[in-house]
Amino acid sequence: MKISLEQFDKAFENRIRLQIMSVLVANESYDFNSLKDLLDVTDGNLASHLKALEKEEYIQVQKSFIGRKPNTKYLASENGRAAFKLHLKALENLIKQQK
Amino acid sequence: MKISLEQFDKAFENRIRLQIMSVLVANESYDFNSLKDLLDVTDGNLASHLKALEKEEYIQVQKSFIGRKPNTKYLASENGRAAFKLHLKALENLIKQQK
DNA sequence: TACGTAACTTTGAAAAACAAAGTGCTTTTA
DNA sequence: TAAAAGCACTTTGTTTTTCAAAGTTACGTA
Repeated sequence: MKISLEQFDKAFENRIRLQIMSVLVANESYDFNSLKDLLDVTDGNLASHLKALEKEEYIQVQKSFIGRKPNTKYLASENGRAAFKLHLKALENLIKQQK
Repeated sequence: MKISLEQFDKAFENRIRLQIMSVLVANESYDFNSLKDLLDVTDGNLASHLKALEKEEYIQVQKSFIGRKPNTKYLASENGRAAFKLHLKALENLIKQQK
């Protein structure tokens, strides 16, 4: 019996990146400060995890102004959604693995 | 909306430990060399991940001889099964998370 | 007696994670 | 209008994690 974890994606191994991705897949967009509150991480730490996901092209960034305040929104890319789906599939397979 | 990742267990964040645990939960016992083949890791690396799970008391060790060869079997403890279950629950919650 | 196997432990290096402080820009407040 | 604060980072430096490789002990076999 071989376990198929080829689909397992290192980009989603970290808890925070996993959470970010699940939020972005479920919410089609989420901004920096809301993510920060939700995940309860420092802004620097959040920024670096976001950057890691950006580098993989799993998320996209949209900068704008809300009123007069700058606002950065993050979105899951098609790419990212597909990769995340595969990753979850891999986890699922792991879970319902039989003898 | 807060995501409940309190159940998320750092001991299972690593891919290899996740695989070990899923094998041990599904198979009630598995030996060192079979794990090594299955997971395709060096013996030192495997040993250290096993040790980490042992330290959490998530797995137990059984040493014996098969014929005249030493054999080390690993088993998921009740503790470990429960913790793993919670962890999977947390992943599941993450997955079917709604707006 | 040298070699092989099993199951580690130790060592050391590389990578990852993180907090904290610093940055540049703008806006709000005293 | 000067100081403080918000936003979204980047940089710095430390700690933690991961890993391969080599060393170790104890047996068994050629």
